Amino acid sequence: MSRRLARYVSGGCMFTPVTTNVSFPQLEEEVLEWWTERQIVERSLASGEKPFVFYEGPPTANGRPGLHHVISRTFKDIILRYRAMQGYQIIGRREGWDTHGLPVEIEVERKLGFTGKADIERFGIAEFNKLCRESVWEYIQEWKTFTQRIAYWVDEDGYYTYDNKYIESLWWILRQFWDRGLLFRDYKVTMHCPRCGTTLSDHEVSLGFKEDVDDPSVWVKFRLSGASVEGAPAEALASGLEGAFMVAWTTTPWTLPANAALAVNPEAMYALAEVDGQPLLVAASLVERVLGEGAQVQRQIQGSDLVGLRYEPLFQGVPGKGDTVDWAQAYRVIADEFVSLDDGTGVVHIAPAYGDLEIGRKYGLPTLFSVGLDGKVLPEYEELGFGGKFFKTADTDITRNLKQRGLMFKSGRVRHSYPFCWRDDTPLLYYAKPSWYIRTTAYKDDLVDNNQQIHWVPEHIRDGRFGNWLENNIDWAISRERYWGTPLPIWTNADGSHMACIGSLEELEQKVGRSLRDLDLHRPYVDEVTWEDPQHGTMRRIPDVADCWFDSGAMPVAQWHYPFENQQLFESAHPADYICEAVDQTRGWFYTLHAESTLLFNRPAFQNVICLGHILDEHGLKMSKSKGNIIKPSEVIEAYGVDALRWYLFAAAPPGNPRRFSMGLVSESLRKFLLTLWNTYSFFVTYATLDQWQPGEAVPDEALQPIDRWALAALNGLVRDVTADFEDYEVYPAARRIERFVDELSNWYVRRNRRRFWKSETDVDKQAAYNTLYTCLLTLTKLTAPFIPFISEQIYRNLTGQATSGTPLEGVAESVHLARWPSYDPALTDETLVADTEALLNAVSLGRAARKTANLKVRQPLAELWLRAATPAEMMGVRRFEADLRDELNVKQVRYLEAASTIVEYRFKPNLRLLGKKYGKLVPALTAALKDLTGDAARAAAHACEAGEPVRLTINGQALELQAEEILVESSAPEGYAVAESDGMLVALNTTVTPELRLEGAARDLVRSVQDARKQAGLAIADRIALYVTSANEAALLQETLAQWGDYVRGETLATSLTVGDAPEGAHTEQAEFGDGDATLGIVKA
RNA sequence: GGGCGUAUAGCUCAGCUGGUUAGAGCGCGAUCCUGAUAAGAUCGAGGUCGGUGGUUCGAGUCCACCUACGCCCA
Repeated sequence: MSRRLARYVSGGCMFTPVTTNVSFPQLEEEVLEWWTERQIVERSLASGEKPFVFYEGPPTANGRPGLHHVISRTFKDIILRYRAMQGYQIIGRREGWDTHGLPVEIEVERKLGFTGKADIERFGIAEFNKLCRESVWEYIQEWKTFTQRIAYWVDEDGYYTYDNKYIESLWWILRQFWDRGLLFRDYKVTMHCPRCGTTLSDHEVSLGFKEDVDDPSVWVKFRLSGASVEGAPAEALASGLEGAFMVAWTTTPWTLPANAALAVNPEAMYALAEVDGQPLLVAASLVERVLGEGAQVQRQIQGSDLVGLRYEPLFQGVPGKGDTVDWAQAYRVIADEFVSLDDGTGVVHIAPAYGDLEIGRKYGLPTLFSVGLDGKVLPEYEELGFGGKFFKTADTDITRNLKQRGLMFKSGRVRHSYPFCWRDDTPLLYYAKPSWYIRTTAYKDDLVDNNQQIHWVPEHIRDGRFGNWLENNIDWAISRERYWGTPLPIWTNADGSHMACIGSLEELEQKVGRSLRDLDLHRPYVDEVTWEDPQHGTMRRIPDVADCWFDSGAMPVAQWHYPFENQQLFESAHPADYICEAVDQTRGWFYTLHAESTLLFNRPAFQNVICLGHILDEHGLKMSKSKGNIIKPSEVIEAYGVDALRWYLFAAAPPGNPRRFSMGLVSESLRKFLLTLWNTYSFFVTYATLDQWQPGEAVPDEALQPIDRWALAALNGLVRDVTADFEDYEVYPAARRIERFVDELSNWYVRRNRRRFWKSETDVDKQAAYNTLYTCLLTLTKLTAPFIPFISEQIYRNLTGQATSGTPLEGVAESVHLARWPSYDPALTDETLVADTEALLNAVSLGRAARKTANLKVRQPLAELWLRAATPAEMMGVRRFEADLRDELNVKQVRYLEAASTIVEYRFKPNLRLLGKKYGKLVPALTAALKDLTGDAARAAAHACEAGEPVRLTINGQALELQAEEILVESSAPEGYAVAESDGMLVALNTTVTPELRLEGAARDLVRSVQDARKQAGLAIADRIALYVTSANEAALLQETLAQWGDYVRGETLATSLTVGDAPEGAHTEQAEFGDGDATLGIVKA
């Protein structure tokens, strides 16, 4: 509030003065305080009748909140606020924390300087897990502050995945799966570091890739035995191929003892070729490359015909511990599309244990081993001389062994990239480890069907990324050989022949015969719980913990400790009405929620989901610590405030797209939208304060001017459309609509109606304007409340009289967030009025453009304007608001171009949207024929179109009858007029400035200069002045102007006297342009 | 390597089922308007609508292939 205006603000008014110099960050802090003071958040959380279910996707509480958390939390928040305002009781509006998992462990390991699992074991699992549990709390205060500051309204009484109760629910789920045979054990390929003795995560693996690693490159011969699998395609060929060798290429000779099969490409041709009298089999296209030029091709066989051939193993593979191997399945030829002919030999050595597990599983191959988890060759190979050796070292021994036995075709070295452990530089191995799986593939059809019931925003995720993922569903490996996680509730006896899955704490108590109420269900405590089974001996828990994605996917169940507690609550809170996370969760949380819900209840876990794109820096690069391009939320918030950030996130782009982010973009959204809204509000409060205006006094309908009714109709349409957008979870279009409306409210309604607000008498017309603007602003606060909760609250509080009195008006909610969402009133819509105003705005815009081309400023009045509208309806619209048009464009008269007019030429175009399909190939000829219409023919055609009569044309000798609406009529500009044209509307200005018009223009120029001088002199709006004017070079013009327009000048500038002559000493003086010269103005406060 | 998405003005983004002159905001330049406004209006410069081909009377829009980027998976 400026000092000048402050004088006019007296006590007793219901509105608190508003500064246009607002600091939004500071305003937000104040609103936050008020929310706390009045317990608005608690009251909002507790409000509502009908249930609306939300699931909070738990962030890992293992780092600081970043911008991407602002996005997901604001998009969660906006929908929940909208629903709350609609009277819903939001279920599940609570914090949630994903507390388990490798990231937490790694963080703790790093702090302790550990390099592997051995360190953890030495340190003690109990102490280690204690630190993991504590690390979760390290950032939690920061998260709480952050959550509050960005106005993400959730109950702080959240769920933690490490809670015993949470874990017990997980056990219940696993037990359900166990009972239905959905929990099973199988191998899983992992990246294993033999030194750390642990599996590395993908992220860790990618840290340790090395280029240019020197490795063996060997071509190995497998001798065909002459036998084949019974009934296989190769049965007839087999005996004829006895003694021939299949040649396979590998860079990992250490895996050869674990070989289980050879794979060929079914489509490819294979050649039996002789080299030095030995028959060798490779892909026909690779004969020369692999076998050299001397190879003699004997015969060709298609890959698919080789299937089933048996060969003699190079070494005998070792079965996994406890496995029974069907040897009949080993050492045979299989065919699969994956076999490439680009390199190698077209024959691929398959070792399921060391990377080819999927292929092994697909063809029922045994998983055979040659190297243990310690990276050493198994003792079974002791006699061959390489047992106990490190696997990389064994490469040479194995190569030598094969050479000696004549089973090596050739050998060499190769440089390629290979993964190493990022911690200790040990070469990694792919290793098939026994793991626990959930058999999701058994429910693939249900997973797919249930997905069809989900409303995805953006839509393409459903059948695209997520749908494809479900179509290609694989069983879910859920066990992890780690420490800080949900222990799998599976107990087994010593030899693994007997197992039990425990589904509750009570069940475990029964097994062990004592209370376990005080037991921490984590390792190592739960591992100490054992019992004696009379038949099978001591039952001990398997050491694995669950994939932490299993934890979060179970949150619909486990957050309520279902089924042990809250049965009713759970029933009403599943599935969720709404969830929202970023797109990377399609295979993460979206999937685990969906899978667990489908397997347990055969229904989707959520019905609506907004799937957010990622945030990038201003150059389109991912924000990352290493690039140093991270923008911290606090930076943005301190500079522009949360609402500016939120508005940017909602209004800048559809949420599914990845978005570039920069401080400048937030600042733009603040200037463009928030300040426009704020200034409109500020304008209202300024004048309402001066007038001591109060809401509540109704005005009769007749008192409303068309522009008032337009504003109310547009507002009502806005309510309708924004509501519809929210119902579709389409936040972005809703934000754009609001922006457009606020812009029109400020730059049309307020600008056109300023005089109604500042005129001195208080009449029903003024009241109508106040009522209209007040209604618009107050309704806007409700529409914007979910988007920009702070500013909406601030405006709402002042408009409802609380900022001054501390209490709201009667029957009005204390907080906008406790208010009801506005409802759409069909009675208020007036599409014609909205369209007519649209036509007027177009005409105004064209008029300004025309003035610009003629270089005639708006202050210079002009005599006439010609207008042609695109349609009769548009013409009616402009006619309706002709007075506004004259006023805006400062013209004396508006005239309308009719078809009969002879001052313009007409041009015609086909209305392609209507004609295109009808006439097809005739279109080019038709276009040409219409273009050729000139003179009288053109005038006749224009007449016909205007009268709605058909126009006849002959095209290529064919007589056609075109309907009036199928032709677009355009006209040239009248001679000597300044013209602007767009979308079929034309505005032409008569640019002749008569002496009379020039005087009037000069008067208006003078008024404007005086107003400016008043402002410069620091006068208040209502101050009276004595005005002195002189002009050396336009003295005559000044005389004439004042003679004719003196009263007008005095009235507009509040001048009690107007003197041609120098101002007295001490007057405020200004130089101003006047006519073609200048004038000196002098002002003395009267 | 596979899947999904994105590519339109210097920047951020619109462009519905193919159809008349491809738009908005910001930024830049110019002019104008203004006693609510850090604002607004108008004009201008700035576009081979990522590329190539195809379907069509007509393609930013549909199809195929390619390129770049992002995400996910291998």
